[in-house]
Amino acid sequence: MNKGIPTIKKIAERLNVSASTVSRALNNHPRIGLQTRTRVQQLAGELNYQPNAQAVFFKQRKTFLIGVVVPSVREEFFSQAISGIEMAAMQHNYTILFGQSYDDPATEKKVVEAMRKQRVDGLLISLSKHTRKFDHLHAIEKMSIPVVYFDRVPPLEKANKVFCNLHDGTMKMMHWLISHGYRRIALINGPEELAASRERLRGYIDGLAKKRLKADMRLVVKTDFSKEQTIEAIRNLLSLKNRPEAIISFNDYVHMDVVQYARQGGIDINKDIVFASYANLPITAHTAFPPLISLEQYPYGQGEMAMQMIMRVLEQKTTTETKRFYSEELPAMLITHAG
Amino acid sequence: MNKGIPTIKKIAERLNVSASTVSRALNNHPRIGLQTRTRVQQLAGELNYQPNAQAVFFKQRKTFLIGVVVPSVREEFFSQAISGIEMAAMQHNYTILFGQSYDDPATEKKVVEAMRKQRVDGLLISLSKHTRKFDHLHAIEKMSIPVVYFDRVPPLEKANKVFCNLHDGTMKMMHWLISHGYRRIALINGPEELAASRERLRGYIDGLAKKRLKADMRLVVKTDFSKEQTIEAIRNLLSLKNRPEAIISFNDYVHMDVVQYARQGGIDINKDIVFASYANLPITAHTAFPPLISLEQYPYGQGEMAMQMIMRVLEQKTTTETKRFYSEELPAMLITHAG
DNA sequence: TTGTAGGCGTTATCAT
DNA sequence: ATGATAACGCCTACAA
Repeated sequence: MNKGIPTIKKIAERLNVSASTVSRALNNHPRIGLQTRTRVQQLAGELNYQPNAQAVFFKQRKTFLIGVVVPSVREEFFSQAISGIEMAAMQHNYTILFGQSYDDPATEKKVVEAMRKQRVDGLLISLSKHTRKFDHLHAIEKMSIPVVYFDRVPPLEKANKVFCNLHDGTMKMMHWLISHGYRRIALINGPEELAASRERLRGYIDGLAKKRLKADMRLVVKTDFSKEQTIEAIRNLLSLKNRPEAIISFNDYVHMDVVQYARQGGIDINKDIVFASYANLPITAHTAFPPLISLEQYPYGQGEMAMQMIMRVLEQKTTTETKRFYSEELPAMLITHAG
Repeated sequence: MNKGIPTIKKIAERLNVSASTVSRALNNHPRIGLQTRTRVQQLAGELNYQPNAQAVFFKQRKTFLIGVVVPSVREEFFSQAISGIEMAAMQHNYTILFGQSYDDPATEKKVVEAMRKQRVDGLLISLSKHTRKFDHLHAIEKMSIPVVYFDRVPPLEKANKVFCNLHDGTMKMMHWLISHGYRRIALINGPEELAASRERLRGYIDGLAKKRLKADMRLVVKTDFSKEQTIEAIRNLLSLKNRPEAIISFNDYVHMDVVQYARQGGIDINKDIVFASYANLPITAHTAFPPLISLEQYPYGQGEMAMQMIMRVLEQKTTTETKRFYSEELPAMLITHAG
């Protein structure tokens, strides 16, 4: 009992031709009679025939699936990135297999394994904030499934990546702050596992150094993005004898928690202390206390680029077998909402 | 050249047993020697073997894929719903095939066709705001692929649905507003295609009627959720000779645009006019002017339930062939942020 | 306990 | 221009 799902065979039967003829007709193969072609295509249309992707896979070794793994779509950055990915994917007739790591390495591994089982043609991933081991990703690459990392990229040389230049971006941020008279600048950084955290710190220190200022490491604190740790971080900063004049948050979500706490402490946001952040998410336009300056991170663009990059990798694979790796670094753009 | 991807055959070869033996060993079939089983499982582990889901499909007629289509993940409502779906899916070993309609019926159709081609085991969908025709959804059901609608459900009797009781919810909202002394209550409603819009309107009118008040239809305006139309709607309301005392927005995103405009017009939010909304999204806690009251819509819960519902449908299908439809209506819960 | 064979839907190859 | 056949990876009834 086949539930009447139309297949090439069924069409062939009804038309008294062979399955291969139907296949050729549907694929607009040159060697097929015009009349047969039309007859087949018409019936296929009537039956609402859709080729079975699983069966096609056997012949073509292609699923037309791209796996996408992000920490959490609830972050506007990633939901925008996904739109960029999806748009580009559609243009290439790819569909998206979706999974979230919830910033947990074990879940990330589980999700990646599922994608491997589904034999995705490629994988786009933004790493969880605590991913240190990459076995799951090596395993998928060993299956000749290419991986492109975006935004949260690994500290690996041999990897395809799309990311923002956060070192230069942070330097620009520091430049702006210092030249506007702020000296005691604090940084609420993220977990050390993230390259993005290390880049921010480098930019912070280099930014100070460029102006011949020395970093006061009491002004550099950390959060794992949980509200608790973020509040602990800002609490520490505000309780310093010598309070910071400016505070840079790791991203807009950290920033929101930070200013909420600061408000409760009676701080006049962007007056008593100025606040800076990363990502420049649209939602900040509606928030109570947007950061005064923010570094654009092009979520849509990164997603689009990642997808295009993997398409390039997939094409290349058919021709040469010597692997080369792509890397795309987006320029730093500072957004100021200052008067 | 098979790129060394491990298959049952390869394992069988290396172990000098037959493919079926390997299959049985991996599936913990009872009729298999303990020693053979361990040998097979160990080698499979070493090779990091993952069964090919496409091949499994042929035998089991199951892809273990669930299609999920939403208007846009950029709305926090849908990104939360997806997390609920994904969590429940993982528990059942399903993976998510993801697509956005961007609130465009043509795109929705295209995405649904792609899912059909991939032979998803089931489809979860929240309709685009302008979907009137359901051919694409009937087509997928004809393939015995069950569909569960959530939140944005169609006006069809014979359909599986998960949704909120917005009629009662709106009545509760009206009750609260009226009993707090507000009489001239405006409603910024959504497109008529959405059942959710019609339910809101019914609740609005019934809510007034219950207090023996008559609806003034000049207070009921519409938006398609674009910023332009929303601003036009609020502009109209504010320019009425007899300005509303309370304004209900279709959802939190409409609300944000509404209060932004109202602020520019010098309105003191929730003082001069009180604002109400639907969804109660977490992000509103960080916004400049959250609604005074909001109706919870359980995004995570709806997603979870939709997934569980489709699991129930899938199980049922194997036993009886008489279709029955499930419907789950979540109770209305009003959230007040009033003192 | 293990092996053999057939089939799922499609397409490439070879034959007609 | 069309048909027959084999093959892809896995599972299972049947055979040994």
